[in-house]
Amino acid sequence: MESKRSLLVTGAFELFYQKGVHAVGINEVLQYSGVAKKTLYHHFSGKDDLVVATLEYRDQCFYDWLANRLNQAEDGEGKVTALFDALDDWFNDRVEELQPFTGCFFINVSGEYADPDCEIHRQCRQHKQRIALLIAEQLSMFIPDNDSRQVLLDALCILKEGAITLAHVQGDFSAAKKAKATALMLLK
Amino acid sequence: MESKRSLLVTGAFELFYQKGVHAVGINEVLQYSGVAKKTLYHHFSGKDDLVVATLEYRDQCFYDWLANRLNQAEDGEGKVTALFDALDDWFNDRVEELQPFTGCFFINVSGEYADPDCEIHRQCRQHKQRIALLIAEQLSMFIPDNDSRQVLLDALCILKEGAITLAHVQGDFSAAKKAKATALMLLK
DNA sequence: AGAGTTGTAGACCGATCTGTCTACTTTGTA
DNA sequence: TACAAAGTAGACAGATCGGTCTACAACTCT
Repeated sequence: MESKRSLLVTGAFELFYQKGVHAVGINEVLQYSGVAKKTLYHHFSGKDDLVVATLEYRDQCFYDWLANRLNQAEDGEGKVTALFDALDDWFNDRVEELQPFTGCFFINVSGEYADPDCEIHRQCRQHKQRIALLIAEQLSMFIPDNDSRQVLLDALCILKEGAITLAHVQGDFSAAKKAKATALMLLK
Repeated sequence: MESKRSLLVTGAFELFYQKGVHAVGINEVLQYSGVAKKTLYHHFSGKDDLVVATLEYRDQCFYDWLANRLNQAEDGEGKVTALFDALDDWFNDRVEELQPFTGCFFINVSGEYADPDCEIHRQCRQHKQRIALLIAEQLSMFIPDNDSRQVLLDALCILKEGAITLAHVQGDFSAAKKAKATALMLLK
């Protein structure tokens, strides 16, 4: 069953992700989702509340997708290559469950809600933390030492974010491959 | 002499950078800059035109600042450390001529103007290209080979963008130091 | 001295924004 | 079957948006 609420969240996410939050009005979301205005304000207290819901929705989608990809990979170097291969598929629109690539939703939204203490920005930060933790868990199998694992994790996260930016802003869709090559050099 | 036009551009940039382009109205820019509305529309054809001008302004500021920092550095490894030391100063608000750090203006704006073919997004891409070229020139002194220089350049750009994202979205202001450590490992 | 440019303050326009409300319909469940 | 919850369409309100316009002042450069 597709509740009206989830219709709103998925519809709003697609529009927000593709055009930016402030560029999309409530009425456009309603028309796109085929839901009445009263229903929206029944489920959500306002636009910001809807934005929060889209962030949670995307967080879950993205996390599940990446976790699945990483779990399928072999231990060790395989985890690292799986990470950047996944990014490569994302950048080049080979992943159905993610929408057509328009950068990272959380980076984009952070740019629109710059105040680092507001709830929305905090939620973006939380997402990145969750993803970092996911990667850390995958590394723990073959790098038991905490310190050296943290150093590698930091490098992988920086490479990941950098690749996303190159792909989105620069339009360099081979950024994941370049980041992968760099990461593999680091492993030695 | 501080022309009205430059008052508008610098004022608009500060507001756009701090709050996001779509979150700031024309009237707020006027009040902040202390300039009449007629004057704005005398110098610019509309808001988008003003946005373009702020992008050009920031491009010039940022380029000049970074070029200066890199020129002062010694050849070789010194160029790489200078790059990330500069970023570290930027993230931690030790650079007056750049405004209080709120991420990269061009990444933020790209999120709001997602269409990669529109003029504004194209301008963001151009800025990143200019910065990449600047770094490439600095590397050419001690890495004459084109191919291996390109590989290092790609890695440095990815690390740079990744560090910016970690600093802004995650609030990790030591991101530049981590990126620097990673870059130095790559040099060997 | 006179003309043209650049500026000011702010009224005004139509459009669009978020959010409220009325009046009515569908639907699930006790 | 009856009632409450969840839905519909859309008018409406108040604010703000980008942008135009009038009326007038200050400035430079013939």
